[in-house]
Amino acid sequence: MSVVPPVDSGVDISATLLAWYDAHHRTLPWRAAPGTPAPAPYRVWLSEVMLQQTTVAAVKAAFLRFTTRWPTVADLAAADDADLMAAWAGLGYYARARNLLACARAVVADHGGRFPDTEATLRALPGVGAYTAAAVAAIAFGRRAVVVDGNVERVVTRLFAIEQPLPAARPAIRAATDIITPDTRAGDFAQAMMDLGATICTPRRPACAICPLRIGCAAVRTADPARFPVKAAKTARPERHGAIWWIERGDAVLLVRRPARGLLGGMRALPTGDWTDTPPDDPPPLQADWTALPGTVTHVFTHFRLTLTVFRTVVIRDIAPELDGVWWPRATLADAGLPTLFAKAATLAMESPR
DNA sequence: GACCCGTGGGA
DNA sequence: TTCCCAAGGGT
Repeated sequence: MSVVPPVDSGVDISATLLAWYDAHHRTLPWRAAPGTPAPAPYRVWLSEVMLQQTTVAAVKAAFLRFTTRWPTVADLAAADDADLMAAWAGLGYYARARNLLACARAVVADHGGRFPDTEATLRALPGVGAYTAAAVAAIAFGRRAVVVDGNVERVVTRLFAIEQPLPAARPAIRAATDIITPDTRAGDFAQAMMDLGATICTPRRPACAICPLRIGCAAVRTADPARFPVKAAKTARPERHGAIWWIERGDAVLLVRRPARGLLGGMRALPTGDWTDTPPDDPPPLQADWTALPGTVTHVFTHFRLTLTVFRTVVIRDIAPELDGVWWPRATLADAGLPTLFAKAATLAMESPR
């Protein structure tokens, strides 16, 4: 694939951007200042996985929490599965947490506890895709790698005024990024592109007037730079309904573990039935005097919207073993590591009058 | 390529 | 309220 820079301005894009980065880079817990030694590969990798589809603001606290509790990849590899999943609760995309653990254990078992230092070898690790492999190779190991994330897609489609819609435009975007990626400081260049995308070349109302790359940018010469990247039309989000079962016994509530794969896989949860396109009529998990609580719990996932009714009951008998659950003290439910959906349901259950 | 997979914040 | 968006990866 060949891509021709659209504006022959005589400006060296990477040199201009790196100079801007040296003066205006963001300070972040996982990042080293330009000109200082690179952070440990473990910290670069951990931050990159956390940042997948997740905001910088949300990752900051999680990164500090994880690195305090598990300072090295060996510490993380030795972590208890349930502890790690609970620590990840609230961050979403829980397959990342499962792969995080699998990756740490692979680094210890297959690489002597040291991260491999090439893009191809990194790419073979669980949870490490094209983006993360390139980012770690460039940022942690100083390799030249073509790093393309959502920020880079936006900056590059504007810089080159790429009209082709996503996702079909990805090969062209990658080729264009390759052209402007420098042979040295590729890690700083990648982070500079992300900082530019996060602070100036933003999705809406980009600050073109103060952009260091405006001289070489094709989109800024058009009526509406913000229309890049062009995206394919998306479909409507379907609606689903279901029931949640709140089962009390003494000072405790019954929690179960969700199946390892799939939605909210491997996480602690409240018992729930099927989620279907119409309100279900599921039988409760046990015969009891159930109360349907007033109100509902709504939660929006990537690809559907869920509305749940919470049913509450109190039992005397220990039914936890037969339901494959545990009795968790209600007073410490915040420590159970429940995904947000179940935390919402728990709040409704505990605040509903009896 | 299409689809699945969370969450919180901002416009 | 609704929609969009955020340092993607796996299947």
